[in-house]
Amino acid sequence: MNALFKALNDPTRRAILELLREQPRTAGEIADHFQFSKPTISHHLDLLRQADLVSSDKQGQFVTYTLNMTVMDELLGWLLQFQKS
Amino acid sequence: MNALFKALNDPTRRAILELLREQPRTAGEIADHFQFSKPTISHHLDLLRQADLVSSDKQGQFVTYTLNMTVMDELLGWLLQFQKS
DNA sequence: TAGTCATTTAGACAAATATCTAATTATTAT
DNA sequence: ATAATAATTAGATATTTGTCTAAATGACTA
Repeated sequence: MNALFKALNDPTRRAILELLREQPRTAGEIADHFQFSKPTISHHLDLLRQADLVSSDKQGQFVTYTLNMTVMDELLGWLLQFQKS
Repeated sequence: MNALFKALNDPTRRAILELLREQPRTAGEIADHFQFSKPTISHHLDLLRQADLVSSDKQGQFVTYTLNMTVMDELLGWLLQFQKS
């Protein structure tokens, strides 16, 4: 839960998630959407992976990142606990 | 949205929200549930208020904090955008 | 076997964060 | 008035975070 909220607490990382909502992409493709350096984006991707928000798959030199929704469901559950009973 | 995720990115603040889910409480009552100093809790409450997750109401010397769910709905909306269409 | 490309790792640094103690403000009670 | 109580503000400090450049790793290509 900590890693999840930590990962979501950054606008760039949230933008990456929204990018991946459309389709999986390689690290380089993702980096091209932002003005930060590739190592910076790589670091963001690492945090997203630690939170299990994305999964990565290496094919040759390319690493493809895919959105992983299951952990979002956990957040959803946490959230619903606050709904008026 | 930034203030919201920032406020949620701390286990103490999330615990405060869960406390307030039961009922509104004064700053002192909230502080009694944790091992941190009162100024520290006061600061956490300030961040929760900035995110509009709680509202505060001063009655004499006491300040009562109340959970405010409407902004959670915003988070819910953001979350649902990721659900498989 | 070089050379190039995709990505990550390492290390540095400024900015943000969580915490504390001490001081301040505002209110109530003696 | 004075003292006591509730809460916040101020200021300090150690830790975490986001970013960068330079270097390293691993894979393809000529």
